[in-house]
Amino acid sequence: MYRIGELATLFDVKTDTLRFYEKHGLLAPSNRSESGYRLYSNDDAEKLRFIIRAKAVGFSLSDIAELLSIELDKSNWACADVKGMVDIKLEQVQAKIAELEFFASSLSKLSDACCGGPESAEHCSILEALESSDKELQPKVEHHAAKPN
Amino acid sequence: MYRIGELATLFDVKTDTLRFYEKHGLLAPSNRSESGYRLYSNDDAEKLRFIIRAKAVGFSLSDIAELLSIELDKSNWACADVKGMVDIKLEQVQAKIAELEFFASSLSKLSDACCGGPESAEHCSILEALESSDKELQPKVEHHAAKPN
DNA sequence: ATAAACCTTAGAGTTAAATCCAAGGTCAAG
DNA sequence: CTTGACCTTGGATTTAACTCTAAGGTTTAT
Ligand SMILES: [Zn+2]
Ligand SMILES: [Zn+2]
Ligand SMILES: [Zn+2]
Ligand SMILES: [Zn+2]
Repeated sequence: MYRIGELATLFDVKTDTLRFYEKHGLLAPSNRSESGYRLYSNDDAEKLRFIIRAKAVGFSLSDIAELLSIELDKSNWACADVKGMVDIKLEQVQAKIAELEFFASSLSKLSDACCGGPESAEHCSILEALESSDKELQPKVEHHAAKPN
Repeated sequence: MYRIGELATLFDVKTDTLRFYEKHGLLAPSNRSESGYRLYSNDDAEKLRFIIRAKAVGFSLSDIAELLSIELDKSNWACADVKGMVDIKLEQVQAKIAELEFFASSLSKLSDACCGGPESAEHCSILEALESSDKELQPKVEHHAAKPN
């Protein structure tokens, strides 16, 4: 059983954050001490690990609450329901990955087209590409040659 | 030259958003009409396209401002500076992709382990995995068999 | 020449996710 | 038996990125 401060340092969050998660139905301590101190179990800690990981990856707290809340009334859900929910989240994550990959490739094209040298950026192909109306963000060939390959 | 409302409908944003971007140094109209109406050029529109795309992918507005601001005093930057900036953003995007891929694979493992059937989720392997302290989110083998392959 | 649909500014309100503050209770150490 | 580190609650503040409101000026169409 961890007190709030212990759990907080363990996961490098503020105690305020843990109280905030509790208030919003994400993570309630499974016990309280005589005097009212929050006491978190190992399972609570693992739940927190999940929350933090999910958050790190772009899930909103209400997404996470949804995911975790199924747990609470298991018997009112079928495997199909649970799996469906996970699959929806999975699709969202994959969509976000696709977006990011598109953008990474745009950035990468930009980067590749720039010589990266000490010359003035006056005619830098990156800046020209950003200014241009090229829908593909495809940078033009530049006045001072880009690093070949 | 587009008036604010035209540009807004063109890109499916609110006029408020465009004024907000202006106030925060992201996108100022290149002209004003006699009567003070904002007038956006095609270049302005392309800048907006970039902003929207960057935003869609998780860049903060200040990230974007940073990226765009180099454009303004080009001559004080070298290609190396510009390229460095793009590369930093690229690394951030790639880091985010990696995080998302880790999470997608966790979700995908969860999904695969669940039979997805109409049985009560009482012993659903997904829920068991979420409850468990398994660091890998690797779901246990479950009481009613998971859909094989 | 007046209504409808635009535009202007300044400033207030919203949402998510904390983060901080105040006033006070608890607990181990000296 | 007091000091200091911890905990409690409730409520206020913060930040990002809008979104809305109010009070009014402009344009276009009838
Ligand atoms: Zn160059
Ligand atoms: Zn360059
Ligand atoms: Zn099942
Ligand atoms: Zn299941």
